[in-house]
Amino acid sequence: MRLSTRAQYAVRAMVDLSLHSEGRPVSLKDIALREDIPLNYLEQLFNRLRRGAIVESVRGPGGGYLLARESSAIRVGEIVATVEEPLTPVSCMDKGKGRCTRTAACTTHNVWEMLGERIRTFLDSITLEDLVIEARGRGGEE
Amino acid sequence: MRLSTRAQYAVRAMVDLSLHSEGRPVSLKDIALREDIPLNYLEQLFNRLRRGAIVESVRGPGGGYLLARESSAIRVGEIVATVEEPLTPVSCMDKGKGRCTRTAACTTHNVWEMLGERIRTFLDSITLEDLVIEARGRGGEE
DNA sequence: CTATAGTTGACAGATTTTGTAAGGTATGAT
DNA sequence: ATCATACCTTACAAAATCTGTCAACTATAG
Ligand code: FES
Ligand code: FES
Repeated sequence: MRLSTRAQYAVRAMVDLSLHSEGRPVSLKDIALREDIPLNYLEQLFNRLRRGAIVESVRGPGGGYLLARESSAIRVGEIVATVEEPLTPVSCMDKGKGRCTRTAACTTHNVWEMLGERIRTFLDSITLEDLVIEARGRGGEE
Repeated sequence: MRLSTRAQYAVRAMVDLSLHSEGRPVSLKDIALREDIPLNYLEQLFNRLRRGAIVESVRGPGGGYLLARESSAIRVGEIVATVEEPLTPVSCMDKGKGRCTRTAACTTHNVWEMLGERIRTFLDSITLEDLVIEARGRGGEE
């Protein structure tokens, strides 16, 4: 039951982006430096985030990434689901897959289904803005 | 955010055990056959479950495993945690580990911490008995 | 036209998960 | 006693996944 570093990186990077963009694009190089994330790896993640319509890119010098929406409209669950495809606990829910075993009616399927719902609901209840506010409150001055 | 098959197997096997034990030990061979789980693998899992005081073993011919407690006193979260060590979304919570990066105060740690709590709370709210009753209700007759 | 910075795909290294193998130990039945 | 059963344990191999690197490309500001 572990989150991939992809997901951890992505959310941290998004918070960093929100904190440092004042309407201007932020380059991945800066984010990579501040958050200590391999640049090339970050590029892959932001590719997914862009395709997921969570960020927008600006190419060329002075370019970088911008939030595609206000931070209050971006949910953590969205970010995670975008970089870490399945937010379901078991693979039988991935679509196009059969039941887990020969057992006619799987005795545990429901539990995992409900668990998945709980996880998604929780992560969707938190917005990027929430994290930014929390981060500002903590490390803003000092 | 996937559950290991270890966890899936373990819970399914525990339900199977509950369903087929009438006070008598159930052999892993039977469970493995019914649930289509590799026997050797299952043995490893039940070793952990025994050490976790969730089942008891009876050796020798006619032996097998018994629940160590009533099924109503065994929670799904327990089973999962026992076979799949960490029920925490990120490794920095494993104890003895530092923070995730150089960022003085990690901007996302709290989210994952709360997520972990939600997961554990949910899985602990469901008992083996719940699953057994559900399974009986569904496939019992028919 | 050059430096910046995003875009993309291929791929390798590391890690983890999943499963197999092979031997051991306890015990009930003959 | 000895034999078959079934738990117990460790070591290891195969497979899958995750993490990260590389190289080459495209767009654009200055
Ligand atoms: S069929 Fe989905 S968990 Fe078994
Ligand atoms: S320190 Fe725990 S998630 Fe960053």
